[in-house]
Amino acid sequence: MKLSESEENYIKSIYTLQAKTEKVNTNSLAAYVNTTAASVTDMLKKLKSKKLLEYKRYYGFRLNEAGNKEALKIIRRHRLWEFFLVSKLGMEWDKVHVIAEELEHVSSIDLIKKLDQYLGQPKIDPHGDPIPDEKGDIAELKQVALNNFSLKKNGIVSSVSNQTSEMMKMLNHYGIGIGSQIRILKSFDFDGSLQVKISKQSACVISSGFAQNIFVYDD
Amino acid sequence: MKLSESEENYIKSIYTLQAKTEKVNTNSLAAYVNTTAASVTDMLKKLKSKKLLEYKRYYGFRLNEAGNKEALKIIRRHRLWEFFLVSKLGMEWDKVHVIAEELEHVSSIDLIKKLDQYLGQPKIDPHGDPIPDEKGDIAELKQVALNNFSLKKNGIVSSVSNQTSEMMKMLNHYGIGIGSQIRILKSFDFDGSLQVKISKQSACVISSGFAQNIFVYDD
DNA sequence: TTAAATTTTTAGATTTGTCTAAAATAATTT
DNA sequence: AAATTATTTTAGACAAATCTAAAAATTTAA
Repeated sequence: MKLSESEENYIKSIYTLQAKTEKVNTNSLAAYVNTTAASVTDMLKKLKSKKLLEYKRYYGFRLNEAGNKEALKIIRRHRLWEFFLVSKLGMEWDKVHVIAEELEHVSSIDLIKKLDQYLGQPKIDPHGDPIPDEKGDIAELKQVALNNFSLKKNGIVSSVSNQTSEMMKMLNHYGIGIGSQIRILKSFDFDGSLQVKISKQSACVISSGFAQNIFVYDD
Repeated sequence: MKLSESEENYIKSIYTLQAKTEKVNTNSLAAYVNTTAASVTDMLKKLKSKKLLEYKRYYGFRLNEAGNKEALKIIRRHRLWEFFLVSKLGMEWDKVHVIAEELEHVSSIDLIKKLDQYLGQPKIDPHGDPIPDEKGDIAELKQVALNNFSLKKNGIVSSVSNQTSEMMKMLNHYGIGIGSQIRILKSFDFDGSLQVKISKQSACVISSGFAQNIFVYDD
C-alpha cells in the first residue's frame, strides 16, 4: 500500500499511543502530532477508508491488523536508519531521531533489505528499542548491563547509557560501538573489572564502572 | 533556504537542462519533469519570487547564482547517496537512481557531511558523474580506462562500463569496487595484462580486457 | 436528571501543487 | 505583412492536508 508521508506519521503515532492506552482518543493524538483535533478527525476518516483503522466516531480508535503491519514497517525503517546513523556515520544518539523521521519515508523494499544486511541485521536500535524484522516480528530481548552479563557468552552492544564525550573517548579507545560483538572472558572479584574480547580484537580488561554503562543482549 | 520536494525537483531539472541549452523553455522543462506547461509556469513564478531564477515571461529562464547553488546541493546529495547505495549496500547501478531521487530530499547538513566522510569524500558517482563538494565546486577529473592509466600512480575506481554478472563476479573476486584505490605496478607488453595493487591487498595480475572496463581517476 | 464542561466532529476556508481549456504572445509560413 | 502555427501564460478548478469557528455528542457535576 502506498501511503503519504503524512499518513505514515499518523499511523506511527497511533501505534505508539495505543501501546499505552487501549483506545486512542482524538485530542491526545492531536497533541502528539502537534496539530488540531479537526485535522486528526480528517485523517482518521482517511485511514478508515483505507481499512487501516477501527474507528467509530466519538468512540476512539485503534489500528487494525493491516494498520499495525504498516506501522511496524515504518518503525523498522526508522530504527534501522537510526542504527546506521550512529554505528556507521558516528552521529550522536540524541541527534539521529529527527533525521530518521525523514529517512523512514523512503520506502524501497530492496533498500531496507540491503541496509539491514549491511548493518548485520541489528535487533535493537541505539536508544535500546527493538527493531521489527521483515515480517514485523519484534524480538523479545532482555538487555543487560555488561557487568551483569553471563561469562563466555557472545553479546551484542545495543546501547550505552552515558553520552558524555569522556565516555565516547573510552568507547572509541576500546573499539566498542553500537552493534559490536563482545564476550566476557574473565571477571575479577577484586574490583569487578572484566577481561573481554571485543569483535575480532585481542582481549583486554575494562573497569566495572565502564561496563555498567554498556548494554548488551544475547547474540 | 527551505525548499519543498517539488521545488527541489524543478531546480535540479532546470540545472540539468541549462547545461545543454543557453535558455531553458517551458515546454522542454514540462516534458522533462513529466508535467504540463501550465504547472511549469506556476513553479517558475514561485522560484522567481524566491529569487532563484532569472525569468521573463515568454522569454525563457535560467537559474541565477543562488539557484545554481541550490541545484548543486541537491545534486551533491543525490550522487553521494548513489555512491553509498552501490559501494556500501551493493546495489546495482541502474537501480540506485530512483532511490537516490527520494533520499536527496533529506536535507540535514550534518548528515551529508558525515555521509561524505564515511564514503571517503568520493569525487565521482557510480555513473561516472562528478560529485560537487561542500562549496558546490565540481572537480575537473578526467576518467581513464585503467589500461590507459599511468604506471605507479594511485587511482580511484570511479565506474565500470559493463554491468553483466560475469563482470560483477570478476570485480568481486579481485575486491574491486566503486571507490577502490588501485595502482598499476607493471604492464606486460605481451598481452597488455597489468600487475596491480588494489587498496591494501597484495599485488595481482589482471587481463587487459578486464582493465579496459574499469575507469579510474587520479587520487 | 438537567446543566455545564469537555471532547469530537462538521462546515467552510486556505495553501500547495496540480490540471484543462482558453487567451495571449511569439515564431513561421505564405 | 497577414495568416497560420507553436509556445507560453492566465483563469478557473481540483485534491491533499491543514486551519478556525461553530455544531453535535458525550461526560461530568450540581
